[in-house]
Amino acid sequence: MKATKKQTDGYAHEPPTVQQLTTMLSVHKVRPSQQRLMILEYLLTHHNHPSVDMIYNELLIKVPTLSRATVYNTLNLFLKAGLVRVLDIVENEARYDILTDFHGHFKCNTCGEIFNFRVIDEALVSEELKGFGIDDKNVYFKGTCPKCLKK
Amino acid sequence: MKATKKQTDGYAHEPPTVQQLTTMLSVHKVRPSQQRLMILEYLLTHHNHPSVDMIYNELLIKVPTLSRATVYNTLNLFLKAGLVRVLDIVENEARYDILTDFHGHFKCNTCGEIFNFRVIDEALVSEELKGFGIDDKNVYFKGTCPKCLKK
DNA sequence: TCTGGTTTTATAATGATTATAAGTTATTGT
DNA sequence: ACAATAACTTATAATCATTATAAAACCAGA
Repeated sequence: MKATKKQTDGYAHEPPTVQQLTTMLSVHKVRPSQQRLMILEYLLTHHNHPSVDMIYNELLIKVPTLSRATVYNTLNLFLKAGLVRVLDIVENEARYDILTDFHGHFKCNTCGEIFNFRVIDEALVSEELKGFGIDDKNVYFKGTCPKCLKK
Repeated sequence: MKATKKQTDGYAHEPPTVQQLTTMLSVHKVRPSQQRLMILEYLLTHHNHPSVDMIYNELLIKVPTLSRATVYNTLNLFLKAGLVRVLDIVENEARYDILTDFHGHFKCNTCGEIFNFRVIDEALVSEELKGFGIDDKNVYFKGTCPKCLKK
């Protein structure tokens, strides 16, 4: 494990510069705009696996003219561009995650928090899937997190 | 005359007797009714990971008074009773599966079909989940099935 | 500054699911 | 057996996340 760089989930990270955000979008062939930069920054500094409304409500404070449709549009754009991944772990609500290494997600049914955990994905793929073109892998667990178990 | 119906998994299933269906419900503390028996029979004889509407439309042919709400109610009841599992693998549409051994699901993005595959679930659980109460595990893959790859 | 294209916004539409209330059917107690 | 009561089903309305649409705002180049 890396001792030098702290990369724990749920913590805020140093805000990236506009320069860095713009470059990140360009790499993925997405033109920059105020809203897109804001939403990308949100995703990079929050690791809450946010819903559209979590993003919308927070950014609304700073930009009261923001439209919920813009958040939907932008996330769909990021999705197509390969910037984010969408989680179907919460009933009737899409959750988003900046695309990083493959990992599983655990959702606590009590507090609703979503945790990451490592998965050895080689162990997943069985012989039966020979001949299948795999584009996307998802591992979702549900239950109760340690904090909620203590109550 | 019993015509063998074609299933997507290639297997035909003998229709269970009313006796067997009733017993199966009783074991799970679900009172039997015409509609519940019908829906349970559908789930046992089809292995298509059906949606509410797939079940509703097929049963409607035999029982034209059937309500879509009944199918929703019954599946939610089966879910609470532990008779079925719900899959969140298709966007904006719940799919149901008679509860059997743990296995993964592969959804073909081209034809929409859902395939089962074996997963060694011991390999899934990492050290990080010590202390978590796991109630439910899901493994969803998406991509293209061999048949659709050939086109 | 005009012009054409892109992005954002506000609002309406969609569609799966749930809630509600009324109508049926089954069960219980006498 | 028969009313009383509970359980189940049905039809319809409501909900709510998401998408579609069209108008307004923004931006880059001539």
